[in-house]
Amino acid sequence: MKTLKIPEATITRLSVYSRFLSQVDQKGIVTISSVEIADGVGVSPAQVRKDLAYFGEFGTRGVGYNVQDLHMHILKILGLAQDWTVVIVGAGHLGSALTMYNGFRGRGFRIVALFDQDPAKIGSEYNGAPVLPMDKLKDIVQSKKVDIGMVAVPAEHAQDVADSLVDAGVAAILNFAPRVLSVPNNIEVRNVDLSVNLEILTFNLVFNRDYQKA
Amino acid sequence: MKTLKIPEATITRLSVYSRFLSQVDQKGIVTISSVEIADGVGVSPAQVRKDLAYFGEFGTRGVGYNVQDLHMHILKILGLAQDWTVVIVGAGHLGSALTMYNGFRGRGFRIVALFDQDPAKIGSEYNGAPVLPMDKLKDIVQSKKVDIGMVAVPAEHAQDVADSLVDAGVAAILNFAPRVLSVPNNIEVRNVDLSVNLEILTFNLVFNRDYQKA
DNA sequence: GACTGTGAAGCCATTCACAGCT
DNA sequence: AGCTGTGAATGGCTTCACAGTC
Repeated sequence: MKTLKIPEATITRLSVYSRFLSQVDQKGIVTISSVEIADGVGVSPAQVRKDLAYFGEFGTRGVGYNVQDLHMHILKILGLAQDWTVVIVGAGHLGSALTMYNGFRGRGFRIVALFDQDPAKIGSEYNGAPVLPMDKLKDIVQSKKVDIGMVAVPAEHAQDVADSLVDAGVAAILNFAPRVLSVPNNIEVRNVDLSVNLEILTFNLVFNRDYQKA
Repeated sequence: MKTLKIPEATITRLSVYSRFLSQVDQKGIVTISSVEIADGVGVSPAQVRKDLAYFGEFGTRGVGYNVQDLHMHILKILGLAQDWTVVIVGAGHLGSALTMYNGFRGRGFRIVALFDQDPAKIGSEYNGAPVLPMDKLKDIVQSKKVDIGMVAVPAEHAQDVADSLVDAGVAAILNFAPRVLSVPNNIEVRNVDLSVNLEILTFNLVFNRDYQKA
């Protein structure tokens, strides 16, 4: 069995391609070329072809790609042929906003519950998902076969929450807290760091500005 | 004047180092080595030294780095020696969560207003920031010298909002909508794509799972 | 003629390994 | 002896350019 290592950047782009293709599909367009995809998402055509080539031959030479067919293949590659079950720890502003966010449900992510240690929040419900106490976490993860936990608590509690999620049995964690988590290496972790992105912007702003005068 | 191109990954890490250093500083630790920083944030010591070396010599051979001194230098590099003025377009769940998020204010980002087209939302206030109608956007950006606009509207309105922000005069955009924005190339744009990160997780989950059985 | 799929080349980032300070 | 700063080596991703197919 031959195995190429897939660059993570390729996966990021596949996710972007897939959203672009769903737009294109909604317009009723049947066929698309690598150049058109590239223009639509701001990468090079060679990049598009190379990314797809890691996973097979989805196009027809001289013609291009069938939009629906390619879209379906990419969704499958990304693991979106199935639904995923998610819990969110932290029912504050961010946790509730994530629960209400439509971008997740539309792509097969089902948020089954939120968890919080604040008694005042427990018992309420967002978008059909109940807010439960932390001691129910393991029960729910096990009984609902939860795959993914999102960490939406302040930085100082993030590691404890991650430990609880690992103990409860999730396979992956999406961390919104601005702290590096340590977890066993069979657990997938990704960080969505809101400040980091802002700070890359500010770096670029001051950096360019300095060069204006150099 | 000699100019190296700085990898974007370096900037990302600097932002992470800086948060780690502020934790370390709070513990009263005065000196730190590249190995300790590396352990704390999960990168290699050589990487830490290389990242810092792009900007100068901040350490002392045989000793390490002075925590406060290094932290201050990194903040300066990231452009965080000054405050930045921000507006958020979209006063829905995400927009309001971003406004309440403490991680921004703590690092010098001041959110001065939100904008929304929904009359029902206009007039309310989050964390001291008023929700205003879109036709006030340009006024506020000009009068408050707003540097950065955040896009927190549904994907289908994201491009229009970006156009308005550019027209109003912001220098940079942080886009939370799952759509590729096109803007003049003197405007800095970064995307925080919540679904992309989830989908990298699911890809890794199915990918590894497939290999378990191969 | 048009467009994909892909080896090869080029480029960029990370790691190595050690010289240089303290 | 300990740790930084850095040229050189490595590894990985992107772009090039063209053979292959429709």
